[in-house]
Amino acid sequence: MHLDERKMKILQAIIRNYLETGEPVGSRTISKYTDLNLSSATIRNEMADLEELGYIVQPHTSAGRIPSDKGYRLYVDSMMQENERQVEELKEMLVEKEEKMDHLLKQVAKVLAVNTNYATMITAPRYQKNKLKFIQLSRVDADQILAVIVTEGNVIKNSMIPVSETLDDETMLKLNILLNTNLNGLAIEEINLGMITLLKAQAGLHGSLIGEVIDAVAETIKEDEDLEIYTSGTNNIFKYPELADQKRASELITTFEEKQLLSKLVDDNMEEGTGEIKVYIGEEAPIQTMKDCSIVTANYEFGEGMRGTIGIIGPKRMDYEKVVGTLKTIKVQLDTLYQKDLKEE
Amino acid sequence: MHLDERKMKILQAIIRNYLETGEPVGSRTISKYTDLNLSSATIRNEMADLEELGYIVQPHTSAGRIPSDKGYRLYVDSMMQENERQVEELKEMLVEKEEKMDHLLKQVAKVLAVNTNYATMITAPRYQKNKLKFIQLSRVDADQILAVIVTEGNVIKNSMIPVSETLDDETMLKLNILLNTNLNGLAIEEINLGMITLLKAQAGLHGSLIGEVIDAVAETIKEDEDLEIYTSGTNNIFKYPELADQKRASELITTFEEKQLLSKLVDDNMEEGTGEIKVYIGEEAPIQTMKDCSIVTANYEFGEGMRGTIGIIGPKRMDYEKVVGTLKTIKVQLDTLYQKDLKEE
DNA sequence: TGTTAGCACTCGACCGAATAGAGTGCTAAC
DNA sequence: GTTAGCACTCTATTCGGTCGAGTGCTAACA
Repeated sequence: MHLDERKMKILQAIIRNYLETGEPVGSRTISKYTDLNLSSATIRNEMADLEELGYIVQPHTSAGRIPSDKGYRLYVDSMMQENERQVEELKEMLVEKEEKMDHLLKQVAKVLAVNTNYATMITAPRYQKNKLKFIQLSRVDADQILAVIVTEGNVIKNSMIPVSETLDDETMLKLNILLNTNLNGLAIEEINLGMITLLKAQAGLHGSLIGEVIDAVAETIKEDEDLEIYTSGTNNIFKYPELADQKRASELITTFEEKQLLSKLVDDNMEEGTGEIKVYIGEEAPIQTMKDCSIVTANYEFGEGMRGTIGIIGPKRMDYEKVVGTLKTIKVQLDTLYQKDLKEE
Repeated sequence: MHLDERKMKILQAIIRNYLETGEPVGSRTISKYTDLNLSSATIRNEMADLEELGYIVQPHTSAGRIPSDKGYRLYVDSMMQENERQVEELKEMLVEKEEKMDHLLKQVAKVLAVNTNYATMITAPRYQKNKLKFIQLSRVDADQILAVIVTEGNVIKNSMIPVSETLDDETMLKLNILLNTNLNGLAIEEINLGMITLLKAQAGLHGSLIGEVIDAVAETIKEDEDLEIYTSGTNNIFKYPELADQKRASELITTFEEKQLLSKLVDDNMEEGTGEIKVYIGEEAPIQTMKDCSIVTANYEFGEGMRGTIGIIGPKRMDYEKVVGTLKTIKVQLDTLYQKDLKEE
């Protein structure tokens, strides 16, 4: 069933107004707010209809109306018109490119939080298909060697491996060549048991060491699985009375601190591919504690196969236009950052 | 001026009681609470004295008394008696030793938070005198090399260095030897301009590369200066009504999120050396937003010259005995962890 | 001289009634 | 189909009153 144009306009006006004020909005307000030139009585009739259709609700009998989840949903899906204004500022803020990944991510989270006045999160990019590019074993001490592993996306991992036997330079060189010639270019899943046995055999005496190295490699890469999530602006929730009461605030803060909980958001989003911006409204959210919030997420792609998620969490009366716009900008920004990286090097 | 024994006992009783309940405590309560067998009237007289001396205050005329900062201070300095009970649990929780530093630290913060019901923070150890142990340059691509730097405490740092010239294996080897023989065992401050010039000269054609590497080394080590701080249990502040009102909660949450602010705590503490446990009460805290809190900090030593700070932040009516005890345990635990590390390897 | 019982007093917390005001739904007129 | 008007509902706020915890002071007591 479709709403006629007038109902649409009224619903839109209600939502817009509520986004700003956070207060239930009454018929009189709308009567003046829109350019429809209708009296409050007429609006009241329409509002009764809209309520019956489930787009708005009344907190109590003699209060104005506020949008329901369904109302927000319609708004987000068909009535929003993004504006491209503050996009430029954002770009500038990001231009001071941070060289270290984690700094960059923290920076992004912060810029987003400051810019939108909502809580934000961003995950480090995950390596979907993670090919080995380079392995280097070095003897650091008599009894430990350092394994450095570089993957396709220029992500560097280290691991200290204790060894019982002392290895001479020549052996080290051999091992390095052995590992590099055999493993480079492989994704981690491709390193199977057969290959390992082969390597061990080739390494002769030092077969057990090879095992340890491979374990270290596997572990090192897997380590990313419990992924890093950076958050910022959690205190922003106090700016919205509907979230700021003790129970809710406490729950939300906890959710933000226990970052694992946020990973639901990520998983949910990952399946979708790089796709579009996604909006969860109220109960739609995959995280129970956020049922009074809206969440907007986007995936960004940082080089091939490395994908991360950005999320903005705020009250349901979130400024969807601004948030979606901002998120799109950041996404593009991050997507292109990697390209620039390549050029510079 | 010294308090007589009875006043001491009464003050102690007031504080103990207030720590538990968070409510102002009246004369009648104390009359029953202590084994002094005094009537409430007598207590009242003594309390009037204690108030005049500044150890307790009255929120309003007809309320009981609560300890002032000065009162807490006296309590912490001379009346506390730690108890050694729950120490064992804690040890067990930490025994599952995490191999990765950041995991370990997060874990510690969490264990502390869960155990005490206060907010906690812990900094990664800082390298006071940070000697180079090993440098390794590897060619990863045609146009970039990877520098791996290992310092005395087995802390590993990476840095990608873009290069214009393509270097052959032999040159790489030479450079590695050059760097290692000259720089190993030096603290970063010891690498001065003269030395750099010397190295550059010795490197001949590749002098500029040396410069870049040294820069990378410097940068890499300096990077730690903006130190990592891990926090946990921030939501615990909601358990204490006196901190949980919106204004305060928001401020505190912000402080915890903007971890730089917490670094004041660290700096303040570092000067002191490894010393004792330190307690800030109310206004004593170096962070304005925490003037309604108490903060207990300790330094731990993770191997020689690597020092970090642990802090527990809670309401002024914090269970000082427990906190100090717990903190001591953790501190010892961390101190010894490094020793164990050495043995195992 | 130190301790205690007793009492008047203070002040916040709590409760209920009264009031104001925002907003509705309905009806009747345009 | 639109609107003016009105009775009605419900919340938020305010105000006075009461309750009770706790105090300070005084006078009596050991």
